Amino acid sequence: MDMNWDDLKVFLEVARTEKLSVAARRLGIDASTVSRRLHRLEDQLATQLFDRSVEGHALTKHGQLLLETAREMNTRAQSAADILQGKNLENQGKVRLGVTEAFGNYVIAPELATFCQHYPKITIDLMPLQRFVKWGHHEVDIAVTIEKPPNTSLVVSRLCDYQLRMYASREYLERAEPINSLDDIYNHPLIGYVDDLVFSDQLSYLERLLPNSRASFRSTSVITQSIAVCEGLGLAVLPCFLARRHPELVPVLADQTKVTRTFWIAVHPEQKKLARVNKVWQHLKTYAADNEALLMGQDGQTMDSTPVNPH
Amino acid sequence: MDMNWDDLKVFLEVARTEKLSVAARRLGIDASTVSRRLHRLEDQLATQLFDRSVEGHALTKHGQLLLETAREMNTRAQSAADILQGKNLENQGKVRLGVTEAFGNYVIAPELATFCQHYPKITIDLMPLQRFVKWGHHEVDIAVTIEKPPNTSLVVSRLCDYQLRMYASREYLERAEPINSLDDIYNHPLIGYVDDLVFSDQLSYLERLLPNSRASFRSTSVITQSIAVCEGLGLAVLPCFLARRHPELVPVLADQTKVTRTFWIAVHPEQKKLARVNKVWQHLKTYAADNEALLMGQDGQTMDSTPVNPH
DNA sequence: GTTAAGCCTTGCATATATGCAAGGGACTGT
DNA sequence: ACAGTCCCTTGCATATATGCAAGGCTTAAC
Repeated sequence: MDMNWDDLKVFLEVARTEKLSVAARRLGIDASTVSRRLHRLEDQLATQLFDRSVEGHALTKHGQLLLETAREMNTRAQSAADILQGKNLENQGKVRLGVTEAFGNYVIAPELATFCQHYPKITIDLMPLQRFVKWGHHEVDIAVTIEKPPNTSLVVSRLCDYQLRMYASREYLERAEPINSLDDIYNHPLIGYVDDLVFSDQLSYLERLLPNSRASFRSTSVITQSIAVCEGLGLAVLPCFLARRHPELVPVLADQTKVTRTFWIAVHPEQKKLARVNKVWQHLKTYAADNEALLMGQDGQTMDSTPVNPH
Repeated sequence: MDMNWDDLKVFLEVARTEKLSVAARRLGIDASTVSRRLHRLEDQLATQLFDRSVEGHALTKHGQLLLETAREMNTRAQSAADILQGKNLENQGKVRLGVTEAFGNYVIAPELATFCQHYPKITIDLMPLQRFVKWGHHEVDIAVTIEKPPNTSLVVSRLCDYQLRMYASREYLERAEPINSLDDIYNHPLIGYVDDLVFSDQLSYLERLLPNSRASFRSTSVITQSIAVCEGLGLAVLPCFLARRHPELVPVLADQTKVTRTFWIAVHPEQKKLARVNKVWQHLKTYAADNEALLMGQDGQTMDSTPVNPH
């Protein structure tokens, strides 16, 4: 039977100490276990490695030969472990972060500037995605999505909730017919997503707020939609954290057009083992926890990267 | 937690094949086991060794570094195992054989001349002992004793039975009073062991054959006793295989003075692992089995070293 | 679009390793 | 000669590793 390499650690320690019980203490395992593993090693090698006597365990010629081997293996293993530990703990390398367009540009991007100052050796590739993540091809390490990934092989966690409301520009509202109820909105031009190209049901808030309504200006990009609203082309449902960056945008029927959605965060389990990936994951989780008010569109929130409720 | 070196074998094979299931087949273990040990190794090293994808297991930078280490450890381990196996199988070295005086000189010694011709690299130290074996100090590798060793940590086996009878020289019987019964023997001088120096009760056959008898010529050496009998100094109980070498010795009241004893053979378990020690052990067992008639003192047996019943 | 194949992971039962405690052997001190 | 100590081995209960089988994911073939 083949030699168990891990038993060589035991052999090495007994050779060093010449006493099985002392070796056991140094290895932190039971003396009976050391005895068994040593005998098993001798069985596997079909030879005797120690002369056992009341004086202790003295190496045989075979044992001395194996000691050379075990010492070199130990040196190699120790060196590799030290290097790997050092490399892993250096917090360097690339992390590819897939995000939604709005969240990525208006929330994550400003915040990651701060992160990268703390971790200059970590490079973050921010990838706004307007479709489902292709996990099988490792196109991202971490993804922030609006739909909970169904893939149970991923590590998935709820990141935070966020709110959306219907907005219009101040200029538009001054020249258009007044809006006093949801029905009044039917008389105004709407801006929204392209029905056939919507990649998630979670984006279908216009349809749910105003059944049978129809957007006259349509785009796959929420940023494009927000620019159109700013230009006075009509009304659109926008994330509050995005709208706050444009003082010319005002909420329309704020209490009646409020929608809540959830951001999810997902990672491949083996990617999460990497220190740098884990660091980004932790940072995003912490940021979301500290900025819940901002994401929920509560009044008085600043849009800078300073956490409102610092830990 | 410390890296398990034996898991490096698994790592090595997966690195080679780039497919976990193929590595499992080559290693002869279950794919689920390979999966677990690989993940455990990555946990222990707190890093990721493979990029897993549908294409297979590609090494990471960390994995490539560890691969170097694993390869060198494998080379070392393989080389050591080969050398140890070769050394062990060469059947060379010394075997220290402790025996009783008579058995060693008159049975074993002639036979070992044959043995050494077959195994020229094995040196046998024949040590006639007139006392208990000091197993703790490794003074012998194998011992042939008349008393079963009680030490259960030894490998003990019955070697063979042998017979003893009372002998006198032909010359003595011609000039002495005739001996027609056991009671008549009380009128003759007896030769035996030194009571205070007898190291085994198994040697007290004189006392048992002739209660209250007293040896007038006493020695610790059975060879000395046999020489005294040959010189006509009296009668003694001698092993038949020894007495047959002296044609001038004749058994006295052969049927009434017959005594049977047993030879035991013992070895340290770890010594028995050695090829050369095992070889001597096997040879002695085979010899005893083939020469039972000789040892049991049956008529017509030759005293040379040729086995009577060859295999 | 559906089905089959290949690959890896995981639940559960079984096999093996380990720790604990007891026992035996050898040596030392009284 | 006897008792105590140290060391190693071994029986047994417990913890852990492994194999088997099932399930999930991805890709290819039809």
